[in-house]
Amino acid sequence: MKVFARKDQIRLKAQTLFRERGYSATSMRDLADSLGIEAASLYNHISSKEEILQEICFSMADSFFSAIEPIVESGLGPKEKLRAATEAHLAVIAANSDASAVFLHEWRHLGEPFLSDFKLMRRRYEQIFRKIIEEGTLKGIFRNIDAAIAARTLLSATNWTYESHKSHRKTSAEELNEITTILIEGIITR
Amino acid sequence: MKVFARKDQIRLKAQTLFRERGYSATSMRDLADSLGIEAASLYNHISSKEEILQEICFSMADSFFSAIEPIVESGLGPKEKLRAATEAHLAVIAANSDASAVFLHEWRHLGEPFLSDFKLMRRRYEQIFRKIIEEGTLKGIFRNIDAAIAARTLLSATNWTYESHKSHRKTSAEELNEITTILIEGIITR
DNA sequence: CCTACCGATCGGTAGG
DNA sequence: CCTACCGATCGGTAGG
Repeated sequence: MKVFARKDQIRLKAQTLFRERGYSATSMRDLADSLGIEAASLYNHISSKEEILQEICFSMADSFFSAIEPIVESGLGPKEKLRAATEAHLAVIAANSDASAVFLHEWRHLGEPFLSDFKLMRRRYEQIFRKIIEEGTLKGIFRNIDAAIAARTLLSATNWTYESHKSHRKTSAEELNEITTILIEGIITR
Repeated sequence: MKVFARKDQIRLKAQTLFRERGYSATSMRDLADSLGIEAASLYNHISSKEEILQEICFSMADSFFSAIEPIVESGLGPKEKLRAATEAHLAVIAANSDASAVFLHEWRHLGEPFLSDFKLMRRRYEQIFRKIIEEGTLKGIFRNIDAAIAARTLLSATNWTYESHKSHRKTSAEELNEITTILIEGIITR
């Protein structure tokens, strides 16, 4: 297990730097410096700069899918299912704020065929939310809205939350709950 | 007026390239190529790469403020005011999709003192939405939510819409209306 | 994990 | 607006 320790350190530092400065503006020398080694030494653990980005993006994709899978397969009704899926999505972001920021903003620097794979994965993920919303709309529980637009709006609304997790402040459970409520029940009182 | 024509062309192309590849991954040679000139020739019209970014970011900030100012000063109630402000925000994005993408994602590449100015401006803008929500909460029209969180959620939820405006498809007025409704009234039917 | 180094490319300038 | 060019830095390799 110790074999991967250094590679994990590299990835953790890379997540932080890619998130702070962006993938393109982070040099391998920046990364090496932050680890206290020479840039050339990084290549004993990784094969390229892009490989790090690939691992961050696709392992986050895995985390997001794993989090909502049991909810999709549950017998919950549309409203409860949408709430649970949104909470699961927010929890993944909260647990991996740096990696989430990279996942959300730096994927476009992936080369092919990874870029196409990534876009496909992302669409499948959005589709899961869309399907839940469609079901709720069909049953008359949700408004008669375009499910694709509602899904993108909902996911986009969650995607600022990694900012609160920088280090100082943690978005609390109540705050995450509030976001979910706003999206599902709206801002106006009932 | 013709004097500024070339500089405007540079900025327009830069908006598109910065949006597609990111600021750091766009070189001055990329920009020059897309205009059919040499990289050195750009410097007859601009003084640095960052100057272009500054102009995009701050002129978009102006557009956003100008759009919601009359709404803030109107005598509308909290619900109508929040709806109008959200619609105005969405309209600015729809009218400037490339520049909006740059405004939203590339501002962190600004150097000081522009970076600090930008962050301050952005906070003031968010505060306007927060104030409207606070007013609605106080009057019991809105849920008893944290206004700062609601404001960020609302704005974040609108910030994917520039993607639809790439060139092929336009987010229709009804779609923008739907997004606003989801946020203010929620997904669930009343 | 380091020293030494590679070709390519970067933002930008001089001078016309 | 171009040619010619600058020093700095880029991702990455060879060889130990």
